[in-house]
Amino acid sequence: MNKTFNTINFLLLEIFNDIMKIEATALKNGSFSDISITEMHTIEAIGMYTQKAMGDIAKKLGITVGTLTVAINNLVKKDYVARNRCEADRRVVKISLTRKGRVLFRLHQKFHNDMVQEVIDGLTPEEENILEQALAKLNKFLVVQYNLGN
Amino acid sequence: MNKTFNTINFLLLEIFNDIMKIEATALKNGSFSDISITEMHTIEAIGMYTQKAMGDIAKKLGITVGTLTVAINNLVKKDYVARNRCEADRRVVKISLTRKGRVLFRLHQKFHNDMVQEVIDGLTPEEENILEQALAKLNKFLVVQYNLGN
DNA sequence: TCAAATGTTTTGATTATCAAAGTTTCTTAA
DNA sequence: TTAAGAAACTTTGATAATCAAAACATTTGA
Repeated sequence: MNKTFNTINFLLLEIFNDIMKIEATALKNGSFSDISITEMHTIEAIGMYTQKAMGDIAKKLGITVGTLTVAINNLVKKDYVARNRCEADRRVVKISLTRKGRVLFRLHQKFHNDMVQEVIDGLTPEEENILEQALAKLNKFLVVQYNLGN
Repeated sequence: MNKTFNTINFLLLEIFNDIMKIEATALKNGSFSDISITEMHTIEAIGMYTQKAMGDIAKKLGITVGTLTVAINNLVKKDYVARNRCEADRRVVKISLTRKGRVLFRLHQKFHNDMVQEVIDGLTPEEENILEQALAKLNKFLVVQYNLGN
């Protein structure tokens, strides 16, 4: 149980809590104050360019389709998201972002980008690479160990 | 906007979501299935050894004291947490973990430790160091940028 | 002593969530 | 070709987490 171990453990926890708080306040005080952090995650899962089926989004978010239906109802009402029946298979509902939804998506993406940029600034390209490798390993481990695949 | 940048951005997000899911399932399937992830965070904020005032815990968690009161009511009912009036200042309520609460606290701590240990095991000492540096930087950035100090 | 400040609880409303039941559409097997 | 079952989604009813505002209890300071 060495020092690095404890530090990494501690940092992960701190960062976790930080980001949660920041995202929540950023949204509450910004120009999109009608959007909760959960709704932001839904918008993130829908993505900019593709139309996605309800089931796919729910799986990605790790919630039931029923829960998602309610969430999408509200996002449609607030004009962030559009619902369209799929013509090829009419059971399927295709979800996409509206213009307003895409504006919000980009804004939130910028928040993420600024954060990452700040981390990377000051790393040498080599270190940058190593960080990427380390994170990839961490992610892979989590996915394999805990069956999170797709 | 280079490739490494995007990958790191993506990985951070994935890891974030992974850990959320893992914690939720770990609790649901473990021997403490009457505890939600939110309740676990509350127990974490109370901590093993000290008695804490409601206001302090609420601040640490970033929720209102009213919300916390409700949460503590339930945790007391389930015998994870004890409430005690402070004798020195009788407005203050001192919160602490019960024996059962401390068992859960340690169990959850072990879960965290195991996770981090697994991750570190797969890294070279060099990678380990870089990861630590990067996380420290990220944490510092968040705290400074968003006034999260205590 | 009493008004303001502090710490907490209560209340009423909203949002996120699930499980289970229901609807519509597609697929398959007799 | 059609009836049964499967798949994709929505609706419903229940519970948990949250907030803001009001209420309550205690302490502090003028």
